[in-house]
Amino acid sequence: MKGTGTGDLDQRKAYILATVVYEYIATGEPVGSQTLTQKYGLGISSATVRNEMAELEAAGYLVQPHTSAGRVPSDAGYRTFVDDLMAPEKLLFDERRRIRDELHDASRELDELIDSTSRLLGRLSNNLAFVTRPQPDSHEFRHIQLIWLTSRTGVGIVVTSLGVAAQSLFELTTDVKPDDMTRLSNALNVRLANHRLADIGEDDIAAAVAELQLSDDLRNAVVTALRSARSDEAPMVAAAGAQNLLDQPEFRDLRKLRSILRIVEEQKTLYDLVADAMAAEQPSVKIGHELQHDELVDLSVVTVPYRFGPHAVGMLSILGPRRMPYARLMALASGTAETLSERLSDVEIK
Amino acid sequence: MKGTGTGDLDQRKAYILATVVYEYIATGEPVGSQTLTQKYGLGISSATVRNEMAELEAAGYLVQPHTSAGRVPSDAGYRTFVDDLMAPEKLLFDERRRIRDELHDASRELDELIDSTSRLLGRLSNNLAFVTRPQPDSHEFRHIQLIWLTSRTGVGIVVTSLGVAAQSLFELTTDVKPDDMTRLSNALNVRLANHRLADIGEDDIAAAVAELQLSDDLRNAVVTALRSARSDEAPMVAAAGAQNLLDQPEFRDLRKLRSILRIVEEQKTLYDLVADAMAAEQPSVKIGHELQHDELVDLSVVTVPYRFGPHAVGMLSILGPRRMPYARLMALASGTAETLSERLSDVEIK
DNA sequence: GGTAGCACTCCTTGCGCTGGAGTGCTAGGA
DNA sequence: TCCTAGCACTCCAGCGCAAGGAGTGCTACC
Repeated sequence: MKGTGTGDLDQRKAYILATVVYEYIATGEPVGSQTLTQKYGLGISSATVRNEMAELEAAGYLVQPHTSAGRVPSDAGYRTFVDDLMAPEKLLFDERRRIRDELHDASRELDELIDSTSRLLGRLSNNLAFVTRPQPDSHEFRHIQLIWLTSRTGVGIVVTSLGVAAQSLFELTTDVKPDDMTRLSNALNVRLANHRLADIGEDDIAAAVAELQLSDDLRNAVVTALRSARSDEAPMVAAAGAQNLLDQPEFRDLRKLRSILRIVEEQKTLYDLVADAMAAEQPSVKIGHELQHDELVDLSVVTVPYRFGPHAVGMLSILGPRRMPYARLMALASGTAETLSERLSDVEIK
Repeated sequence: MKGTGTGDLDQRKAYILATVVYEYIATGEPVGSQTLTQKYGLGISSATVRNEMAELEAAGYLVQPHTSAGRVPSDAGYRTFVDDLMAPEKLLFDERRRIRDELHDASRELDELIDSTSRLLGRLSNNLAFVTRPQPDSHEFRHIQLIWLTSRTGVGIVVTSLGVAAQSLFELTTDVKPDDMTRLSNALNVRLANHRLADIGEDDIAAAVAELQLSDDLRNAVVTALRSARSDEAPMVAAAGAQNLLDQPEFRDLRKLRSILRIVEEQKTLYDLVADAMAAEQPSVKIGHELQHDELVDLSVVTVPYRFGPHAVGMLSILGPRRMPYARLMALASGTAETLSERLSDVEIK
């Protein structure tokens, strides 16, 4: 995409488009030719601007809500603005430090840390922020422990590189001694050391169980524990700041808000919005229709990956009105993602 | 409270009040004297009803939005209605079965089960539902396991009567052998068996550590594990269905909605709304000002406890417009609470 | 004590008007 | 050829006003 947008725009048109988007983002009012010449020193008359704007509209970058109104950017207009026209922003030193401080005060427990991050970003961005949780699939195996409760029940605990991923209660049909569980746990710990969770096969487990001559029951317990560690049932996404959206004029229509609240509760849809950015491990901006969701046509999402070691393990996103300060929000998301990534190293179990 | 409300109301006034509340809940429009005589066979003229309504207003049960409008119940009117006038409802057999089915399909893991319950109740009630999580303080100790990761790090797992309450990573300043952790775990398991978490003192732990001649480091690890088990950092409340509130005409004013969304995100405030009902272990209805929250004056909350064994361990609540179908929502909440209580026995670790 | 009748109040809705912001077009100038 | 000044036109937002209607309180009567 990058760079393709301005091909058919001369410098003046590009500047006018950028100014219209900028002004519209700032005020929320359709931008007229006079505003443009008066507020920004263009050195040309409003009539000229009008001609240019008419052409920009014909080319699909601007839209007129009604005949006697100013112009408003179209999806394409925003897209060009984001890709080619806007100046990237940087966070102030103070802001950067505040993010750092807040996240360093947050819990070292992964889930809590993600929750805090989403709340922080919601507050800073004044929009709806959401953060996908690292999928345990990509974590490394560290330790498994079968805990004996009674001769026929126990709990399986799996510790991964990012903390305790799951616990699962199991019931057996034959009696088992505490020692059996310990021996099996030890054997598995050796055998599975440093595997990625996704790479652990059932045959690894079966082999360990067979070697120690233990029951299939126990094997199933281990398989279940590992499976539940991989497909953690916890919500996939932490979201915060929905109430910020209420300030935006685009929500005078309550139905829009309703669908958004529903989407936030239905974690899946929220996750899907950023799934491809996640796959690409790249920052991404999606504007209006690009979200492929009828209910979200006048919203946009800014997404930035955060890393654990060399890999992107999750995304940090801001959902807000299409008329959002893109550069600012990208800076915020990036800064927060960076700090979160650092923090994850602290969380890591080595 | 019960029974005090109708002292100063003769039967006819009581019936008129009940009808006004009923009709207002159904339609959302202020109720006039004609509506009352026409829709409900009162056997008296509208003029008489007007006189009665004027007296009910003077007595504080009704309110007139403006001179030429019908009447609307005041907080006191709703209170009397709820305490003395309304007919309790029961769930249909089918509804009861549906609740049972849905909760039986839900996860056996405590947090998940509470989440599912709040979503179910939100959906059924068409309002905002929230469910407080059992506070681990009241759970019984079942098992502790210190898991050796390296000679100076480990994870402490505490299993309680309602599942795995917490895990906490610890770091030691002196080297420890896996066997030390096992021996300490075993000693603690014997010593703490069946204690309530709240009853476990640091001296119990110190004694076990001393007996085995282990380091203070390890003692601290255990203390931390138990403390984090008790004050679980997980959100206190699961909430669902906020979007349902948007349908209510009382939310044409967006500021109200804003504060509610904020309150839902700030779990604490939500919890405080039902804290006293929780302490009393009794169902409760709070109407308007009774919520002691300026932003919630035209809302009400219906709350019902759910049990684990003999004790109420949490509350199941519905937050909606003051103009809510109280009897219906109480029936829904009670039915759901009952089923949830049953399910908790399944979750229990014996 | 209950009721019919009536004047009165006040909200809601719809309508037309006006002011203003912004446009597109045309004609003239650099 | 490109830019600009001028102008007629469009359309929305806001306002005031009138009509309609629901509901009341009061009075007089049964």
